[in-house]
Amino acid sequence: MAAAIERDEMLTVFGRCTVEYEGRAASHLGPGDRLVVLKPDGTALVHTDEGQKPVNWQPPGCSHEVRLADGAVRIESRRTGPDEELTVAFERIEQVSTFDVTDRRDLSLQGTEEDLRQRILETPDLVEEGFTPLATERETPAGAVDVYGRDRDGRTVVVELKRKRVGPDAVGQLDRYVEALERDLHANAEIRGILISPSVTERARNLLAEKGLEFVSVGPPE
Amino acid sequence: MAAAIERDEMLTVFGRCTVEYEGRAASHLGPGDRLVVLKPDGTALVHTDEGQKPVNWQPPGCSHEVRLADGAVRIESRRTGPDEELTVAFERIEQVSTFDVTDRRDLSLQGTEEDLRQRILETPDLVEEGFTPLATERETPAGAVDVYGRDRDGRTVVVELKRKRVGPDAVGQLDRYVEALERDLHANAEIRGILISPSVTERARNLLAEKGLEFVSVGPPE
DNA sequence: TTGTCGATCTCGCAT
DNA sequence: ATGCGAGGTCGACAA
Repeated sequence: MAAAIERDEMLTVFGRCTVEYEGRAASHLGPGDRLVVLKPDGTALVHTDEGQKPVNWQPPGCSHEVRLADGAVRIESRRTGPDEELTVAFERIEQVSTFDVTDRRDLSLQGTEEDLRQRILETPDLVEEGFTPLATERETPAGAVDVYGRDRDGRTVVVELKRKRVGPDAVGQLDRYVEALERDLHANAEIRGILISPSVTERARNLLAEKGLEFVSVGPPE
Repeated sequence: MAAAIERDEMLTVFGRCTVEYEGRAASHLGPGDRLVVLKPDGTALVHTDEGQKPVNWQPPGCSHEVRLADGAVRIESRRTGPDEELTVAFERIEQVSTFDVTDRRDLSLQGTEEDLRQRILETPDLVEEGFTPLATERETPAGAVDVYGRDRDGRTVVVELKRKRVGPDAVGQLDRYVEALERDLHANAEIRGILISPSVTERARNLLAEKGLEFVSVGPPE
């Protein structure tokens, strides 16, 4: 096992173990059968038989160590900044495998917020007739605005994009940008804020109304 | 492999494969060496040599199918509501392992927001001298308030808790609760909003000032 | 390093 | 099923 880590191989260990973690938080996990994966980039994963997320883990950049104490295997994975330590103590090991892996990680993904932005820029009328995009990621004191532009009457428009149905948080985000711009441009001219997503929840709709913001239903292409 | 899935065992497959996904979004991943994990609860994970998150996945509740097409193994994992499908097509398999797993998933975790709440309830003076908690998770039209109480002068106080340093989003959250309560109680009496976390970012601090909200630095115990 | 925000977020809980 | 918020969120990108 230690040799496999040394060789920068991927290592999987299955067996009965306990897990301790201390770092940004702290946790204890009693004995059980789990799959442990150590990656050459310093990632550690502890998976139970349920759930998509590991029950315990360590992020990339950690250094893994395998020790033998009282005839039992312990895996210790550490990092600094923030200081964190994960310890997996096996009482029984069913299987160990190692793989020599190199992967060109060329995932192509569609249906993202970026795709929605492209769609809006190609067809600005989806926002409303006469809308003219002027910039994306335009900086404000409150953060970057997804799409910044003008309506047919020359009024400034702030557009916030979300790829899926949104709740109150997205409205808060849009509101921050609008308020920051009103402050920044100290323009008395009203700035319009438009939320674009497939749909909104009831609370989000109410919040939009309270804040005087607008909603247009558009989703990512396809 | 199919038999292992039938028996509700955990299955790991390592080999060279391509991956297609279509559902909430859609993705394509070219050939490469990956570790595929199929869990008895219907979770599928595709891990490369890097990163803590799987490059592709399927959530719990999916049904896995293993097919042989042109002498090549294909794993298909489907679910409905939303409809999603993940396909892993192997061109070479290095190793297959199965495990019979049952795990009582009894993780104990410290350092959470809940721990911070307990700390505040035990020592309300950490908020400020004379603060009296009246309720947790108090409902408002904008959602549940973490801690709801009164200050020494009898003014209503809304407390929002965060276990770590926070940004603008947490301020927006607190502001929504305060505004909802002011509306709900249609009280002319001002309602105080206090954000409690170890620290805040600059923008968050500015937002707090703009909204007339307050900040107190407290973190989870230890 | 820190800040900010998207994510096929996941997960748990309540309605 | 949907809504809402926490998370050791992770990951990417910018300052």
